[in-house]
Amino acid sequence: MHKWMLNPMSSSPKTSGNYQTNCCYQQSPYGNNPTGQYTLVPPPSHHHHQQQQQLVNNNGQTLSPTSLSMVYNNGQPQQQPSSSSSPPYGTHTSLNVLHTLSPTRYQNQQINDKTNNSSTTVITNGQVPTMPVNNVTNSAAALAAATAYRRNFNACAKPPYSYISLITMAIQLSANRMCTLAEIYQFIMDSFPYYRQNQQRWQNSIRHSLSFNDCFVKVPRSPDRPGKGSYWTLHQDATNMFENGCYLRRQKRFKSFLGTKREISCRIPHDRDSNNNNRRNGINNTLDKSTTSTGSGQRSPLSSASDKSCDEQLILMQHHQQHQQQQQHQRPMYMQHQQQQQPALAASESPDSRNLQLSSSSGSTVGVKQLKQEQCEFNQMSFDPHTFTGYSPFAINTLIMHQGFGDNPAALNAYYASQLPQTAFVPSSSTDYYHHSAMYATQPTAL
DNA sequence: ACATGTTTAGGAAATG
DNA sequence: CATTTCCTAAACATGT
Repeated sequence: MHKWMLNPMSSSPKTSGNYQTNCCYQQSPYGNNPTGQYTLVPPPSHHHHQQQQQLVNNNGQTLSPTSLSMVYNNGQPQQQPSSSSSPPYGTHTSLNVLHTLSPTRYQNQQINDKTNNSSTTVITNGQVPTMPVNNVTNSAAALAAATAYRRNFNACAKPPYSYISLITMAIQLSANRMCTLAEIYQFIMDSFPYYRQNQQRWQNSIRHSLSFNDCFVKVPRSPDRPGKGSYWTLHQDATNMFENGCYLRRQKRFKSFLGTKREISCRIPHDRDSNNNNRRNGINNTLDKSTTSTGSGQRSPLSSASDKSCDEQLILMQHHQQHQQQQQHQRPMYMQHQQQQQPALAASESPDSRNLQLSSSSGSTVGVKQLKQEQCEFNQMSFDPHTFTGYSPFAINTLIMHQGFGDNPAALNAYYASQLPQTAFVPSSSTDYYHHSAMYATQPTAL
């Protein structure tokens, strides 16, 4: 099996910046777009599900349907995936549902035969079927998946993504930013034909990757959602590992600020009290294994962990986030835009504290709903997550759908963290995330 | 039993 | 070149 080679003439998927004409590593059947500055433009929120996101260049020109605009279907009606190839992702109300179409035609005819692909002649006239994508909100991961989708119609080459990238995509494109192991397997196989072979081999690697890397955090199932295995999500600080657009190799290995993988995972299902106890007593904050050694897994024992106080951690995180804020230009354009509109609050004037002031001054004659509305206006929130009936990752409706959150504040926290663009604001609780998100994060969609 | 998760080990490949 | 990151194998533990 030949290994995938990066084409030096083509760049990795990016969400903005100077785009090479072929981001696909293969010739686009539609020809090349002109080089230039491209920006992903989000559609108006009112018709989120109807309008297509488009790629425009710096002259305001909309691009022809090459690989990039393919991500957003380019105005084509959405194709219904065959039920057999539909990944178990999300629900009808969820975003980021990625479907790939079967069958896939491989360059290697032997593989075509082997995979029992009865109709392998779908590719005709250089056309690539449109990839159906519902309401993409994570452009970087979606771009990568879409790019791979197109490429994989013609090739069974090993995708230029590390296992960490693949897992990250699976998580980021899932409805609740959490996946079971089986769902990760399924996503990868649905998206990349290469991984429909030798499953035992790469699946072992996936499990190893999940266990070994700090960026993946296990979220135990709540009692009301029994099933096999835990959920896996991204560490709250690990949402931008591939913002530089390189999915083959991270610039820097992610290392948890908050403690070892085991400690974080152990903390997640616990209730607030045990969390607070940990905070009061100082959490073990050892930096991970493999800071010095090579890939062979020599780990420092837990007993050698060094302690850091909660304040020290906070300062570390603030520095960390300030640093990332300085690098804001690397973020997707639509996130930058929203932040410019409503700059983040300083931590000292968190939404919670202002809510508190308002609540205390409002008296008991005001109804809850009206109080919430006043709070929203006071806080300049774009919508009230408590009463909003449309779709938002932060709307209470959405959260109710995910029953595991109800009795698992840490899981909720992880979910918020994964949804929320980075800001200077340092949330300290899921409530902080909640309000902050409603002000600054994803535009809600009206029903 | 089988799926899921953890850990050790060695080596390949990218990076600077 | 040394170092870091990634890949693969495999033994072993745990969970359903």
